[in-house]
Amino acid sequence: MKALANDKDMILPVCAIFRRFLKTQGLKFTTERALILDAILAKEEVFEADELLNEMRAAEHRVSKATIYRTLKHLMEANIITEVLIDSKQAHYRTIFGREPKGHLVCVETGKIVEFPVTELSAVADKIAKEHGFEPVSHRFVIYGVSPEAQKHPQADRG
Amino acid sequence: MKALANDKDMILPVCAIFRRFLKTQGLKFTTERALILDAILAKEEVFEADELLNEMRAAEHRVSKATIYRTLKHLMEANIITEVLIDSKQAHYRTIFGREPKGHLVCVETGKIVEFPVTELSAVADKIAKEHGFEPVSHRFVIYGVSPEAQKHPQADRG
DNA sequence: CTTGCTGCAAAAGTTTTGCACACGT
DNA sequence: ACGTGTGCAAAACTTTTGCAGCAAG
Repeated sequence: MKALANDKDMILPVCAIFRRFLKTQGLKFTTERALILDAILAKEEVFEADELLNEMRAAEHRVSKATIYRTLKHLMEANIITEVLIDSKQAHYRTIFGREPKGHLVCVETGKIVEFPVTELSAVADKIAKEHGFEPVSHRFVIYGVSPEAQKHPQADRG
Repeated sequence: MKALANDKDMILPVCAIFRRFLKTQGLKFTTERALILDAILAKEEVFEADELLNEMRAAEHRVSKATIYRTLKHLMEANIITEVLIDSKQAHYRTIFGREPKGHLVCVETGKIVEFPVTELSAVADKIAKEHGFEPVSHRFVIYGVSPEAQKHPQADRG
């Protein structure tokens, strides 16, 4: 089997998509926006704005917090990323362009997040929306539980 | 059919549950906590801390912001309410004691929130958790879409 | 009485915004 | 050149916390 399609190949098409989106909005494709997009595409999992900022600083790609937040907004409008609501403290994001929709299984002890496919659930979600007269747009499924690791290493720290 | 069981009947048992919970934790059942619990039980739908504060002030039940947040925490620990993640700006809560679990259908245009039963989805969620070795605890289903009202009255305000 | 609780205001945390200068088109 | 974007720091916003007086058990 040919294994030519790796993650790197994804970067060009998404850049083009974002660039086109920006153009339609009369916006510019700047160095900073390209750097942020690259950083995001390198992430396999859910990420936070803060995390992105730190990683980019570590990589000597100095981009301000403000620019990160502003770019995340544009990327959401371009349907390249989406918000994932894990907790009420801070927004989490996830790339959706070129990736399958996923649900998230969150360990209530360790905070570990595991993705799972939502094919069957998506169909149910669309059905439910339509039953209520809603035109379905998107959905989020988050399941909370105790991960195998946490079950093995009980903390016993319950007050 | 006898229609004696209205929402008011729910208040006493929940108070008792909360009181008992507080006692087990060495905490006190104060006037403020009782007022907050009453205000919450009067709500049929999802609510926010801020909303609760305003409503209680309007009803001349002066309770501080701090006390509301502190009490919401206790009510969550007592499994009387739960957090519902609708957006990343602010926490939403919902009473779970004595009520069926629900999913939430959110209109992306108007913000309107409609609840729907999650019986079938809950079973799927538990199955998924177990498939990943997780002990299921809870789950949240949020579906975003365009409500019938918003479809009838298009805003046409897309940039 | 002892211990925890309340309200206030300040702190903490994330996200947004105003402004002067810099860059993409 | 024009108009938009950037970084900075301050603002805005929700939620948390420290403290002095107060109330529940």
